[in-house]
Amino acid sequence: MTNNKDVTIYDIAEKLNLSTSTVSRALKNHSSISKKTTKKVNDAAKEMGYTPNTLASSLRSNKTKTIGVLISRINRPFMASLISGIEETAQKAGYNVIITQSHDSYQDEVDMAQALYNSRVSGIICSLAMETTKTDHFQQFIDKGIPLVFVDRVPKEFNTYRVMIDNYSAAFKATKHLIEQGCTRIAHIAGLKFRNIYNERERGYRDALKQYNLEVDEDLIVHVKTMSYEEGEKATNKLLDLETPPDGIFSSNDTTAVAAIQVAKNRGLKIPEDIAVIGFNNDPISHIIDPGLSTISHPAFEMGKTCSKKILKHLKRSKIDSITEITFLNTEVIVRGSSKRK
Amino acid sequence: MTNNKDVTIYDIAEKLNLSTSTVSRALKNHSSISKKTTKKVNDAAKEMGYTPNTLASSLRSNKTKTIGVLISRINRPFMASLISGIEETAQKAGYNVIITQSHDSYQDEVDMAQALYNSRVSGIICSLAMETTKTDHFQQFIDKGIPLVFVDRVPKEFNTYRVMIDNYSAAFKATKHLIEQGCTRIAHIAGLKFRNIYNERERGYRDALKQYNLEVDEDLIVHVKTMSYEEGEKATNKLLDLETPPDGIFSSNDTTAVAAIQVAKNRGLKIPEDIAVIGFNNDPISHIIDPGLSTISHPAFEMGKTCSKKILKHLKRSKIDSITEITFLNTEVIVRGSSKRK
DNA sequence: TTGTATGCGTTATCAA
DNA sequence: TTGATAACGCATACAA
Repeated sequence: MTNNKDVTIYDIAEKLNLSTSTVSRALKNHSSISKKTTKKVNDAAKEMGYTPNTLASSLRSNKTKTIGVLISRINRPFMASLISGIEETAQKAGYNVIITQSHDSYQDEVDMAQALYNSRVSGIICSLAMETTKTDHFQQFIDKGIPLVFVDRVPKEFNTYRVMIDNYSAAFKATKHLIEQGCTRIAHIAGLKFRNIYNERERGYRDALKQYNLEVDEDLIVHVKTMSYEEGEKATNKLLDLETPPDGIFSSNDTTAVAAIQVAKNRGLKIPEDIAVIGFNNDPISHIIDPGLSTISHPAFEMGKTCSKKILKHLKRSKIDSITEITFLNTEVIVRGSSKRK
Repeated sequence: MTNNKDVTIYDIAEKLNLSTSTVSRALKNHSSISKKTTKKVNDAAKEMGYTPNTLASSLRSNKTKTIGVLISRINRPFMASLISGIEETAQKAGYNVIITQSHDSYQDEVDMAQALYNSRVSGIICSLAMETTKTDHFQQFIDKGIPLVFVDRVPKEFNTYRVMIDNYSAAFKATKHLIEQGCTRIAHIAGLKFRNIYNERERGYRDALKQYNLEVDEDLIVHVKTMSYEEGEKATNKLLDLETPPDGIFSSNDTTAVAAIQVAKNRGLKIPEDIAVIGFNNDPISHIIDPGLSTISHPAFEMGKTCSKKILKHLKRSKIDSITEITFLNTEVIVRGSSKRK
């Protein structure tokens, strides 16, 4: 087993009778080094199979060129696209991305935040765990001047970057769309209230009804915990069992919306004639199900790019000051068969 | 803006009138340090807000506790689950995971492999880019004794760990299943031949037909480039336009299989009576489409876990020797409505 | 059980 | 334009 020692700048310096400082500078094409020497060094480096040791460089320069990511779970369409966007932008700028998962556990989130801090990441991007209500574990990044970006599931109060969509107006638009299609009894499959994004969506739904002079019937609002397919089925059955069932459903994610469609179809209802459905997220399933699911676009990839950009931009500044900046990305109503009556 | 200097073991040592070596040992609960000192040090560390500098530790000990991952794209269901499995196992063992994407480009793959090498990752997990045919850029890991695991899209020849499924027998099973349901003219929507996994699937399909004395009709085999929904539609239309159209389709992934179902339904065919369909991967869409898509389970999460385990196990050994080890994970036929005739 | 001294590979400071 | 030297924070061989 060949277990070669790495070639270092010291080896190059020795071979060329130069100092390590000259070699170090030459390798980064520093302007103070002559073209000739620079070329000589780079040639030797290539020939000798030199590979820079990022670790040593980071330790010395106190810059890691690494962005830490802390999310609930990778294997969700939204998260996967988010990371993809983060990574692509970071990669182009020569940054690495370290991924960690909280599995929606508060303790895991605390531990991972610490691990990322210990790795001396240059910046951190986080979407909060379901369980999380306190955010003390992020204070250390602020104290150290490390840019912190919360995305999608963001805390209400925190002086830092936040990248999100306007859940309130997106929900408003979705509900309004159903109203415009002629729905008069619109139900809402809602997420947990203590999570901001779901609360905002519910608020948008309620306000849209009010604005169009439709009654807000509490029986038509069903809260579900994890927004899973099974919970969607249950919620829908509950709604359709009502004495006066709804003629439209606005669901807080696509998974439950798809469940609603399936349940309704199985009960012999016609979509969208008997009941129109609109979801949220624009997951891949939404255009595969029959009829196609109307939904709200959720620009995950774009959000990821934005997060990385915020961090990269912050790192370029010399002046460091406390920052509170909320970026809202646009969403739009995507109309497909499940709600298109006119 | 508070931009505190980090607390180091030197600060702790000074405060407690100890040497840095004692502090260093105490912090890792080294057995040679007295309980009393250990406690004193740890208490002081907590009080002073000490956080270990992973960078310095890694540089000194030449161990990074980091696993590098190099895949085509994160935002694919299979890849997202794979990474999730990798990360979960690594996280439990105190390892970080750095993710990089090749975007199926050879050049990106080479660059990212180099970046991971420069970061001195402890191990690397890779699923090859579509474009990749040479694998020289991975030799450096072998030379250095860094464990390398190829997963799913693996090179044919390379003395290292490989984690994959037996694509041949999975395809054989899928085809056999259609035959058992009474199909006699079975088509295959196939991937590009030069990619091993698709070639193996095609081979399994052909051998199954032969074994059951069914003719292999080249007209029934359609090769598509990227296995996208659109390509699946085209391929299906082509097949259904044949003079004697197929009564069954085995598709090399779920996306094209779903496309096949939709096209067939739109042309007024009944599934599975007129034409039975089976896919590959068990993507989430497969149980949402109507009828449910029969498919082959592809244990992505499990594969990810296996990859991490291989690396962690390798790193625990003292004896380092060249390793060639191929691990096949089990797949099974998942029967849903799209193929269940009996 | 604790301390001394040194080095990991690089970059920054200062001087030449 | 180049060089000598120290420093980044930690871990380890060796000595006490």
